[in-house]
Amino acid sequence: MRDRSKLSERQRGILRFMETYLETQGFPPTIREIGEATGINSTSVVNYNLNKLVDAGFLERASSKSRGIRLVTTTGKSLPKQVVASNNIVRVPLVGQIVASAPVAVPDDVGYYFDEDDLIDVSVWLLGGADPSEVFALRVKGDSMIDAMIGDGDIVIFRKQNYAENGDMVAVWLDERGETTLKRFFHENDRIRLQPEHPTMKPIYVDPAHCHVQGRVLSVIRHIG
Amino acid sequence: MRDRSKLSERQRGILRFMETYLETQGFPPTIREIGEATGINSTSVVNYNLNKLVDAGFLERASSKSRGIRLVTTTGKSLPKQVVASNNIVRVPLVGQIVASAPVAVPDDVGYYFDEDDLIDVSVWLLGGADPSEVFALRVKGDSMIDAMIGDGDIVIFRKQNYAENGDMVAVWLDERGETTLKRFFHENDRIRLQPEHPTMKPIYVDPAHCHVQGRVLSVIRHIG
DNA sequence: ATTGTAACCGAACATTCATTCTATTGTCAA
DNA sequence: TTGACAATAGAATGAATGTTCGGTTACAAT
Repeated sequence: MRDRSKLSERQRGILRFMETYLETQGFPPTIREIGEATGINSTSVVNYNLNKLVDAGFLERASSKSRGIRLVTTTGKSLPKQVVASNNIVRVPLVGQIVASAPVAVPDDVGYYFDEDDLIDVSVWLLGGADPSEVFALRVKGDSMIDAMIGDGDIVIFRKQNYAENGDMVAVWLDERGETTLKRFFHENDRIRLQPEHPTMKPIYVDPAHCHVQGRVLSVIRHIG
Repeated sequence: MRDRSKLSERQRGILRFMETYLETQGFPPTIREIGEATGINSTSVVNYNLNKLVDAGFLERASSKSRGIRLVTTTGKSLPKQVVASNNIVRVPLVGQIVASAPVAVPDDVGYYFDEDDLIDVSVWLLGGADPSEVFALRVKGDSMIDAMIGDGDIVIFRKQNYAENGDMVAVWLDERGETTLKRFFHENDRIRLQPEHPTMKPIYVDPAHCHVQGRVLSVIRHIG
């Protein structure tokens, strides 16, 4: 159940189209629109595959209602009440983990590859206006970021970029230390000051040539309970 | 623009119905369904008022498409691209601020009063299975929670409750100190140990009679960007 | 009184749309 | 080979649905 790899190529295409259509239109597509988008020439075949997707638990349908198709959440729960289908939600790829001893590995096609199930829904206001296609998320491993008020298991949302403005909170790779860290970024004369978020911690200073910005922090999400 | 009080009662009703319909169905209603729900006997009148709501900036319509109505988000931006109408989102009331020197004031009807604009959309996975009707959010004011890795401006999501289990992260009001704080909760013999999240900080011990749990922390959201 | 206008109703109309039925193709096992 | 079955195509059907138009009411301005 809920394993996309068990689906046919067409069914995966339908799911993909459903997601992007909902993203761009705010309401579900008709079976005809699905057919055109996925190269299916018959409405009955779309209908057939939609029902397959319902059986597989990926969709729900309201029978005899136009556009009566909805995506079932990845949480597995059939359908929670009190749930809102609002359209200020962005689906962000959770591409991996921050490990202090390795640079952040960010695929080039962030935001355009939607086959993974590792997508998290976040409110647009957490993106601060950034283009959702260049946003990605990482899960923090370990307590090395604790001076930035970021702990083990936290999810950090980044905008992918290799530069930074003064005061930006960024993930930087430090050649000298051989690790990635999260700090506030300040360009000072010929060096760069990296200021921890915690007021009692001291800043560190590095050579611009040996520090590589990997992304700017937009938001932090911590789930506890 | 975007002032509900300027709308007619019918138009407000249409907006309300749009929201609840989307919440429960996952796709927009037809004009006929809107009419039945709001006591309008003519589809043309619904159409008329829908266009008014478009003019007022509350809705957008895709002409000639069934159910081609979408709510415009309160962010003011005309229409976010790349936006998803997924249904694992919960709307949580943002009821106020945590002030270290005052108890948290939680209205009794949390979750049932939806006329306010102070609602934030969060993913259900941040609730950890809690009933959305008993969930609320607070914005943290000041740095008094920094040892719990929670900073100024962070949004904390709570489940309203006046008890706690060992190890729970809770907001507690301390009579002796006259402040609310966020700590991990441990019942030890005749006293209660409140353990800061930060490993280098020491716990504090209080008398059970003088500490009042106000809610359990489910998640923390920090927007930086 | 007359005019103009916003809000409303009812009905007719034209599509859009989901459903259903029949038929064809390909695959795999008996 | 034959039979069963999944997947597909095409077309027909009817219900669902958005749009339009003529007419009505209420109210304020002229």
